[in-house]
Amino acid sequence: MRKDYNVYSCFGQNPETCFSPLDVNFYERSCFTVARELLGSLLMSFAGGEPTAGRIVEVEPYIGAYDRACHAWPMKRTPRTEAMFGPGGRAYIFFVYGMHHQLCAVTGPEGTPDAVLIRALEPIEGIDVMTRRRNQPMKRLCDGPGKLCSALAVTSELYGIDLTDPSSPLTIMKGNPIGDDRILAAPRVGVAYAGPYATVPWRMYLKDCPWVSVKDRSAVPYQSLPKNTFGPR
DNA sequence: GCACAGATTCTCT
DNA sequence: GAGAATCTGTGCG
Repeated sequence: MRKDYNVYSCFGQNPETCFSPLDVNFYERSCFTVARELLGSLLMSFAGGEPTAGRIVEVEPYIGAYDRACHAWPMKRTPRTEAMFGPGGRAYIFFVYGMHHQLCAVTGPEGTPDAVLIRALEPIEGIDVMTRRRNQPMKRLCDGPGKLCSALAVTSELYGIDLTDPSSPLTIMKGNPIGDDRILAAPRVGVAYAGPYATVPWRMYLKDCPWVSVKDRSAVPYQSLPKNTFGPR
């Protein structure tokens, strides 16, 4: 069934590469590294009984130890944040504003509550299904964290599932690498309360990409950022 | 294209 | 009880 995916034509060349899930070793690294490398990879969903998939084009890292924008700051372990303390590669799914779900990939080793919020996808597979679920034009199917969860039928029922398991209803597959010169960095969305972490340019998205949620005029080239941009302040 | 307001329920204090 | 890692429809230019 997965052999029918449009990702063959999208990702091209090597079907084995297309369907190789990112493993625990990928996720159990720095949250910033994982966020950067998730750009271009493929989020595949079988939730809701119908296959849908999209290429990740926008991400935001959240660091539990010191980042006040993170739900698990400061190392706050509650039933809601429990999944973030688990091993890398698990899904941290939460509910906001009374109506929207959002999806994060847990990073770092077990006990490290870091995660990457997946904010936007380029729709690749199951576009008719997504359109039916969203009742919106294609450009607006996945251009926001709540929207993509709606399009891919991601709900809190999938809380904590293993994204590295190809038999899981939600999996992230390797994609074609994205060069640093194709990435922009900007402040994260909706974290004005986060003190010094409200304005750090930790949101990463693809340049000239029509599928991202918010294009920020203050965005800078990823490769222009000083090395200490990603780390404790 | 942009700005604004309202929706609605979970989580934590 | 307050606030929230958002989305959509509407109105305006």
